[in-house]
Parts: sequence; structure tokens; C-alpha cells
Amino acid sequence: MLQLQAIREQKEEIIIALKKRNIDAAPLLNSVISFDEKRREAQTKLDNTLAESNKLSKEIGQLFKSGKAQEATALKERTVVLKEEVKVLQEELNTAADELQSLLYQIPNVPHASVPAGSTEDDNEEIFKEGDIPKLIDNALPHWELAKKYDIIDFELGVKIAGAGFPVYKGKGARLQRALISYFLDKNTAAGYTEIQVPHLVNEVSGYGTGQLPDKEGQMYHITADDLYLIPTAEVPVTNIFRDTIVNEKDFPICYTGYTPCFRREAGSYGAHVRGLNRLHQFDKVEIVRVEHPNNSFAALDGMVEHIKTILRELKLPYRILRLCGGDLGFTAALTFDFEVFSTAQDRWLEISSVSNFETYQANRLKLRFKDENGKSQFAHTLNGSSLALPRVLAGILENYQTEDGIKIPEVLIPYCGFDTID
RNA sequence: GGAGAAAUGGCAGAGUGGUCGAAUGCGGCAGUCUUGAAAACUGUUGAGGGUCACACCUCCGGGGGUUCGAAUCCCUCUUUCUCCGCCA
Repeated sequence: MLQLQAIREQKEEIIIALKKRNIDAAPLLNSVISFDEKRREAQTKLDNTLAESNKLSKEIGQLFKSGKAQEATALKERTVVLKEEVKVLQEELNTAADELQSLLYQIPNVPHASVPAGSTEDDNEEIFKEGDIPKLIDNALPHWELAKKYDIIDFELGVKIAGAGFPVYKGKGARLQRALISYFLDKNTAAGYTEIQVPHLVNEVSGYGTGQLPDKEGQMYHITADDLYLIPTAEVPVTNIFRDTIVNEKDFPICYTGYTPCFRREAGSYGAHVRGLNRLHQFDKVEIVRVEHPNNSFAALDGMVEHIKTILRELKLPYRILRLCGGDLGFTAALTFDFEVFSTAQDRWLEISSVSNFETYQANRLKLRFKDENGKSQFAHTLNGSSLALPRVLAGILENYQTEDGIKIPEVLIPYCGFDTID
């Protein structure tokens, strides 16, 4: 959520910056400013009325104490009138405040200066590429065929138990998946992230805190009986640890990593591109989350990008990094780098990580602050990234490592798997 | 799931209708003393809105109500604890 003060002071700059997202924010921002004025006006009137009422109440108390009941009763008449006024003003204030809040929820984060203009993923800017694309064997198969051939993932079984998009991993497939999770967590821990296990269901407030609500309401599974949401990413529970907190400046950087399953409804996604592991309703992901000092958050973002590079280098997967354009940038992010692995048998890039700096956007919703050197509290910056999303990494490994004699396991994973070939 | 008790500042813990944003202790910060530290002593120490700065307003788990006036009374929700039931 953008800060009101920023909207008041830099409205024009924000409008220009939001054009990168291909939206004209002027009407929204003008409404925000007008409702903010209404709110403050109502607040001032209410405060003055309350002040008078408080004062009179004290006097009445004094009068009763000194036995001047008659005078007290006379004063009461005035307070009864004030009480009515308070009611009206309170309502006025609430209306303006609610309207203001819902407007603020509708405004996405302001893109960072480095975010390129553009409307679709085709306009994302490739900033880095590394790793050789392997020459595959003649009859190379896409991962869903490999999964069947070696009996390591059963999509039909998942359909039977839950529905499409809920695969069942078997034998070495399950083992490889578990190996990846352990490997990622170990890498993150070695890089200074504290491992953490969090709930896989979150309440509505948490959804608002990180920005999934109200923007992505339809993308989350909603347990209506208990009004809980299945997490679409560990970002939600992990970042919400810091909701309503004031952290100590010297605690920075705060770094957490956690493995969770992720649940996404993916309403409206169909077609060839969602085959196999490409897009699922349930998948596993290891996430890294940071809370940073505003002065350091972009350096931290670069650090996260470097960290993920080292993982992909070790896995020897060909990948590229994209700087997302304004049109493809998530609602809450100021700057996002996507990592994509080349899926050789499908001849396409698969997104396996998304690393973002949210600046104060989430912190504002979360009320996540820190005390600066002057003792003033100000909003911290939050960041997160996938390290990594499992299914597409798995798809990349299966496809890129396939040989005539089976699928070779990347060297770093062999100690975690306990085998070196799927055959 | 049933019965009871509770929820107050960073922590502990007073406060049952008015002068309570809240005693006291601990912790934190600043100072005195000290070569330095400890101890002792003194002062200070929640958040948000609002203002040039004051004033002023809001917040004692959340929401609603009674009252001129609520941390204190009533309703409701949530959470925690104790007992019973169920259970990985």
C-alpha cells in the first residue's frame, strides 16, 4: 500500500511512474486525496467535539463530588447534544476512512526507476544468461513422457484423488523432490537464512498484509467454514510474522527461509502450456524472505539474485534472468527479477524463481516498522524470492539430464538422493 | 466438543465508574559517582492521528452497548490457562 504522505506530496510523479504499468492512476489518486481531506476534516471536527465533551464530563464529575447536583444536571443537557454530534461525525469519519482504505487497496506499487516499460511478458528485459543448452538424444521426451516412462510421477492418480494439477510423485521422483527441498534449504541456511516452518493456512488479515487480498482473491483456495486461505506461497505466512511489529534497526538484515507446499486455483489457465508440471494447483517451493533497512534493500535484492545464480550453477541448468516490465510486474512489487530455466525438450523457458523488492508497500499494510537512529519509527522494506519452485526445476532436470541410459542426477544432488540415475 | 478462569505498557503486575495513558518492580536509555566497570543515586522511557510547534483526539485482546463519563458494568468474538471428552 502506498503511503498517504507520498501520495499527497508526489502525486504527479506517482502517476507518471504508474504509467509503466499501463494504468492511468490520476482518477484514483485524486479520489484518495479528496477522501483524505474529507477524513481529516471529519477527524478535526470530531476531535473538537470530543474535547468539549470530555471537558464537560470532568466538570460534571467535580460538581457531583462537591454536591452540586443541580448544576451538574444542567451541564448534562449540553453533553447529550454533543453525544449526538459525535455519533454523526463518527459515522462521517468512518465512511471517509473506509472509502480511503478501499481506494488505497486498489493502487499497485510504484515501479522502480529501472523497470522497463512494456505490457506483456514479451517486453521483459533479459539481463543475464548462463549455462549451456545441452544437445539432447534423438528421441528426447518432454518431462511428462519421462515421468510416465520411468514411473516417477503419476498425473492420472492425482486426478483420481484430487483433480487435475495435483500430481502424485513416486519412488525416485518423490525422493528427488525431497532431495531438492533439502538441498535448497541447506544452501539458504549456509547463506545466512534461518530455516522456519509456518502454517499452510492463513487468515484474511494475513492475506491483506502481503497483498494477495483483495487483489488476488480468486487465486487462493478459501476454506469458508473457518474463513482461512491455503497459502499460494510461503511469502504470506513468513512475511506476516512481522505484522504489527517494530523491529530493532540492528536486527537487520532479517533473513528467513522456509519450505511449504503452495496452492493456487489458477482459474482460467488451460492449454498445452499447462501440461505436466508446468502449472499445478499444488506444488512445493522453498522461499527466502528478507526484512531490510530501506537504504540496503536494493543491495539485498542483488544479493538474493546472486544467491539463486549459485544454486542454478551448481545444478548445471541453463537459465536466464529477466527484469520484469511494468505490465508484467506483480501488484505489490517495485522491482522483480524472474529466473527461467530452459526446458530443452519443450524448447521453452520455464519460470522457476521470482525475486522482488516490495519496498514499503507490504510494510505499510503490515505495520512493519523499525526505529531509526533518531528514535523515529519508519517502515522497513520487505523482499522475497523463490529458491526455488520445485516442479519446473524438476522438469528442467528430467528433460535436460535425460540420456539413452536414463536420467542422470545433477552431481550436487546425488548425496541427497542416494542414487545417480533414474532408470 | 462441554464446564470454569483469564487477557493491562518491552516483561512482571496494581487498578471495579470520574482528576487513569494508567501505581509499583524489572528491563532500556541518559546523567552523577568511578581510571574503567559494577553497585548506588537522579532523571527519562508505548503507539497512532493532528499541529510550524503547542493544544487536542484515539488506543488497557477485537467489535458492539449502557452512562454526562468505562481499563473498570453488559453483550459478542478471538486467544490463553485448568478440568472433562476425543485424538496424530
